[in-house]
Amino acid sequence: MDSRPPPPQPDSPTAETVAGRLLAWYDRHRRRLPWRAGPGETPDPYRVWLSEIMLQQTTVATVGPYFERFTARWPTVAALAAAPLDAVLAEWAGLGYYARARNLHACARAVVERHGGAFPDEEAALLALPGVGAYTAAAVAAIAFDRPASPLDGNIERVVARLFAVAEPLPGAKPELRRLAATLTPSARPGDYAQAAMDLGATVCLPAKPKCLLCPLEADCRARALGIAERLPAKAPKAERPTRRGVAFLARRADGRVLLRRRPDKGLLGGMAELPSTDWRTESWAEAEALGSAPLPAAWDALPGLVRHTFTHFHLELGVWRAELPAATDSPAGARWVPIDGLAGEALPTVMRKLLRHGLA
DNA sequence: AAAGCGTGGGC
DNA sequence: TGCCCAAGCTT
Repeated sequence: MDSRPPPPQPDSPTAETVAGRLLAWYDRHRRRLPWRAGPGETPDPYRVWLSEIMLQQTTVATVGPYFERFTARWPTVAALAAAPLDAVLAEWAGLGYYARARNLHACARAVVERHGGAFPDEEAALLALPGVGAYTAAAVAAIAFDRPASPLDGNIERVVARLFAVAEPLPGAKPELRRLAATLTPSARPGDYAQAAMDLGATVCLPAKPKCLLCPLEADCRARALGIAERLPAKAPKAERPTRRGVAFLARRADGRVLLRRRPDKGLLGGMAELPSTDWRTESWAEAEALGSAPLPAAWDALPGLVRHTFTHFHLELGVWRAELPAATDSPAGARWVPIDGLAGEALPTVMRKLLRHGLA
């Protein structure tokens, strides 16, 4: 038993001190982001919601151009609701997690149908919308409507875990972090407070190398006092990623078109365009076996090299087989011939663009 | 309730 | 290079 007195530690942070320091910091360091209202401006709930959906598991830098294109093309939720789903998917292509785009479209239509085109200002009503979970409902309520909601995203999880030195690993610690985060949320300026907490996590309370010397909460932070800030929050170990393999078929017609299909609406890359391919499985494919998955009979030519791509839960290695077909070739059921110079406007996810680049080079 | 679901950048 | 990470949601 160690009888030495424990090192000095800050008292448990209080809502008043933390919120006050964070808001004062935010007033000096507020970032100008395309979806963020300036000081004194009224936020547009549509833009707040759109940005929050895009920012799910996605960096600010990646979202920027997508947000600009979406709001230029669809300036209001009613405009987005009136768009065909495939146009939304094509505009979303490359951003990933495509269920977000399908839910985005469904949500826009729900806001028009259930709420007359105006986003609800209550967390519970927001939570009932497609693609809106606990985080997004709280974030929109706070940021768009200045309601005293307490969003908990990865940034705030990290800030709170360090502030209170919560050692339990995620995701198990989440209920406790949510409880602690709620105790900090002020009744004054809750929207600015939420953005301040997220900005702090994004720019100061960084995962690997927190800039504690720049942090307005350094004096309140128990993990800092204990010298363990860099190691919090703890996380459960991740499952390993298996490798799956397949063969993709690039059918090129003499009139400069290639054959694309639409993927099923649910599951991986749901609703997006694809090159026809074999299944993606652990075992590699013998040539004769892969040929059975070709979309049409042709003189298929195996191109050198492989296209590699990594998804959230598996690595993928695809061979590319190419065939040249006469301009009069009909498209097989469920597929269509798309002009090569029109591919930019298609709902092609990144892995499919890699295949096309490989096969058309 | 654990697993499925994308992508690009940083180290 | 391989792993980690990013303003999570759905089933």
